[in-house]
Amino acid sequence: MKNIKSVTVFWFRRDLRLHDNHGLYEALLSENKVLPIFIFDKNILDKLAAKKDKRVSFIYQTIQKINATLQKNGSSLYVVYDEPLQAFKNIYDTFDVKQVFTNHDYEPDAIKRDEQIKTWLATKNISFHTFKDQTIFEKKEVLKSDGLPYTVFTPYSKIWKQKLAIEKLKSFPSETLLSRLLQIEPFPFPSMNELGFESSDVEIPSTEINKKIISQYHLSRNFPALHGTSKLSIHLRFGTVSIRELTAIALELNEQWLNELIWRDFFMMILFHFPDVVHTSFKKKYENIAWRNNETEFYKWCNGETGYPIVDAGMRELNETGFMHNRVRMVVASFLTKHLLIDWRWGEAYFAEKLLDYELSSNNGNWQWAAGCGCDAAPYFRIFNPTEQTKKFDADLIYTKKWIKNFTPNYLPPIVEHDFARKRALDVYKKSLAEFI
DNA sequence: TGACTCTTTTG
DNA sequence: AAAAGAGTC
Repeated sequence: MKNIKSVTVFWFRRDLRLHDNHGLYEALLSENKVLPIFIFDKNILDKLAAKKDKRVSFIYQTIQKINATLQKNGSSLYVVYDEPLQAFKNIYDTFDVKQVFTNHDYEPDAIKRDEQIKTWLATKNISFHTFKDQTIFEKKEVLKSDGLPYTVFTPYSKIWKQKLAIEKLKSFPSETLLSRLLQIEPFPFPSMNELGFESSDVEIPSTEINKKIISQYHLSRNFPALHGTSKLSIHLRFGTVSIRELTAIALELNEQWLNELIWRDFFMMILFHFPDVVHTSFKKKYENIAWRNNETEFYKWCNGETGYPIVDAGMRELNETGFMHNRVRMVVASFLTKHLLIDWRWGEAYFAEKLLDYELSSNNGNWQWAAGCGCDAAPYFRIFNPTEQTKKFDADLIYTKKWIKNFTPNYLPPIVEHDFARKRALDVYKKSLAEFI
């Protein structure tokens, strides 16, 4: 039996917050009461390897909190574990859905999914409205004068900043319109078990923005032993913070940190225009690199057993916490692709499995950057020397010793000697690029 | 958002 | 002999 009230559906995806949420704001301004929904997507969840996944737990806890707030406002979050199209068919059978609102997602699979939903909704005369929420500028908003997308960061960022200076930051105070929510008895909330997961303890950094850290960011960001970064990446990933609020703070406090936020827009824009970067190098001639892909060495890298302390410390931090300091991410990525000559896609996949803040466009863009095959990448001959990186950024080994218990300088023999590996990488890259026709 | 190697400068 | 600079990978 259909509920007779006409509703606008708002579909939460990677925007898990009630404040300054563009799509939610627009939904709440629509003529109908708003039914908020969240779909645990079977297609995504069933692919995750581990039954304990801190990201699933984080999402779960976050939407529980959202639901609590919604219930205080007399409403409820409609949560299902299903394939998205099937979920919408069920919602259609239960409610008189007039419109569906949601925020843009730029990943190829998500774009396909949204097209499929939109097409099906259209057959039921239901309109599908989407909004820019997770970026400041998206898609074709920042283009070169010839109408093509930028593929180099610096000129992109320059135009990005000019455009923002003219347009100003917008805000979408969705939190002020919660009275527009559909008033309804609480829906059942699936358990973690029903999703096929066990709940796991997950310690997530606060969404509070530490202004001291942000204002010193350019000075501290490269030292992994310091608390010199915002630790907001997971919140940016799942939309538990607003990019517009962060950008306002960046504009006020720190140009370098603003640039990091622009890198995020940049890589999302790149993924939108060049979706095949998910599987292939941005620079096609790098598809020809003769990777060694030694599995034993790969497992040693994964487990933090390369014998290079800074590399191993980083991988152990990742394995233990689901986080790794960005400076160290660059070091381990360079080590895997250059010293071990292992395909960047292996490293990318490992990060995707382990990082709590895993985000396709940034992870892919930065791995391709490290491997030298991406847009505006480091040239292939820029090979990080782990020992030099340690001297510069962890000179007193505080970070290294934090993650390698009982550390001594010869705790493990190096998996490969640096000079040899460097020369081998230069040789292999040079030959592979020369042989590319 | 590197590092190596060779050369020149400086104390 | 160390530091700084230039060219190269």
